Amino acid sequence: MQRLRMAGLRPTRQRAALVELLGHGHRHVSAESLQQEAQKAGIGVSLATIYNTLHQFTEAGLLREVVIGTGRSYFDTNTRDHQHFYCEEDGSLIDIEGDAIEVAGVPTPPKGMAVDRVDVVVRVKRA
Amino acid sequence: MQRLRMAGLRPTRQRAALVELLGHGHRHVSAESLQQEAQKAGIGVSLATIYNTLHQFTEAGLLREVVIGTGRSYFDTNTRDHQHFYCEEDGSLIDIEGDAIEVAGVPTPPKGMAVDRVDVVVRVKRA
DNA sequence: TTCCTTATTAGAAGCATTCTAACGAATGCC
DNA sequence: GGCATTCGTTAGAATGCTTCTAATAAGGAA
Repeated sequence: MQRLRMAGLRPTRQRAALVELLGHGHRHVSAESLQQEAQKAGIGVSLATIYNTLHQFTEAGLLREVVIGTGRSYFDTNTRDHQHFYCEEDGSLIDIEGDAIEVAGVPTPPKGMAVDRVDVVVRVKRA
Repeated sequence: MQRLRMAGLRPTRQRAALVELLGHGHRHVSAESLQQEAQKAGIGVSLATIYNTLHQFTEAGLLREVVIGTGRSYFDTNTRDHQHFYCEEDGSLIDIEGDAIEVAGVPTPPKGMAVDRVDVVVRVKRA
């Protein structure tokens, strides 16, 4: 796996399996859900490794952490600039493409600070 | 405390103390920080009560929960429409007034869903 | 007061995440 | 390839925030 090498990560069996699972289409995974997928795919990966890997991939720019609720955290395989719909009732996340939403009027940050990223979460409810 | 009665909450000593602590200016508190404040103000309030009260106040519209990081949660005494600067490095939160930021281009929500709230978090870093 | 209902509490339990220290696997050098 | 070194993986323990439990206390009505 070139992606792993390029990220400075040794291509181990576990990491290769996770790259494979994450590689197809845009996904939102939690540590738990990813572990179950790996299990089903026939490669047991411990939770500790799932967490390690999720964070390493995030640092390497292969994933993006999505902070949504207080409970578990989600990782998004779509690393391009984009936003989310979030339904609190069932915990589901839906991508909003990056060029759809426009945020205007962000004030200048406090002295010595620079804007890193602007996250928009559109919370929706069953109508 | 009229605010408590109007919210359908019995005005107990603990709740009155917390209303008092939260009542002056716009604040961002965590369960832990609020408990320490109550302690200093001379009224011991257990953590369980702090959590109960924080949630009751939120339901009653006296507070707003701010979802920012994976760890602890924060409650904002400013319940008007507004957004936040967030500095991951020191965990600080700064209000952005509601009329400052304009979000345009939110797509129509999935079928059967309605937009509840649009949260904007401007993540800042030391420049 | 007396009774009834709702709040508060300490401590235990829960849950996602991180840590630890032992074991295993990839890499580099010969 | 063999071997040493380094880095990765693991189970299980530990952590930290939050919620639950079930017992005690306090507000409210009559």
